[in-house]
Amino acid sequence: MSSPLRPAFYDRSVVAVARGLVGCVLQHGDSSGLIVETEAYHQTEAACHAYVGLTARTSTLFGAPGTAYVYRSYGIHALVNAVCEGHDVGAAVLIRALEPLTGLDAMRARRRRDGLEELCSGPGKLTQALAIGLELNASSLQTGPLRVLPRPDDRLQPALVASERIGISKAAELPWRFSVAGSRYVSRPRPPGRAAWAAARAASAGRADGSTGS
DNA sequence: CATGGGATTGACT
DNA sequence: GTCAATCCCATGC
Repeated sequence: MSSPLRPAFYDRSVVAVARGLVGCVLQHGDSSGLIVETEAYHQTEAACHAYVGLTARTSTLFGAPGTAYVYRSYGIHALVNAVCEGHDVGAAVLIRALEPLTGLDAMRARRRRDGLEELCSGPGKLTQALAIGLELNASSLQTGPLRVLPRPDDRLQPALVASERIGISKAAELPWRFSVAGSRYVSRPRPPGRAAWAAARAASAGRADGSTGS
């Protein structure tokens, strides 16, 4: 058993945290999954809720690093983020997809679906699968009940693909979506696969676009 | 106080 | 591919 990531992990550039969280584990009760897709949001770009400044809705985003920011999307879904960077900086990593690890039957019951790839392959799906509701907004990701654990020892560091964020209209060009290359558990639309990623990387060798793994 | 726009999903054509 | 469901809240009159 490893202990949850501490606030210092989140007290870094939100893009660095978004990359670092891929491969870690999100756990709530008996259910957990490996994070395979994230997106970074920062107050300096218009797609971030914190762009409008400090309001009742965004107050969590300006709170302590390592806090959960949970909000309702499209009136229906709860989406979960990890608050990053220092106090007074509005930034967070949206957790978009998980590879289911434990508590599979409970996830299947909550999702009313059986297929492993249908349980957590989207930001609204994974909150339903793990029973993450708005009541967890502003809770600590270190002390729980919702926790983020380090990458399991038996897991290799995943190769990452960087692509554009999903479902936004502003600042859509930033390549701040990070996913495990070739994973079957990422959300739609799928980012470029590992082969396409390697080809694109070779074609633009030398260009700094934050798309490499490591 | 009224309005409109979402960091989505699933059902249907 | 298209579209409705459904709620919070920021914005504007």
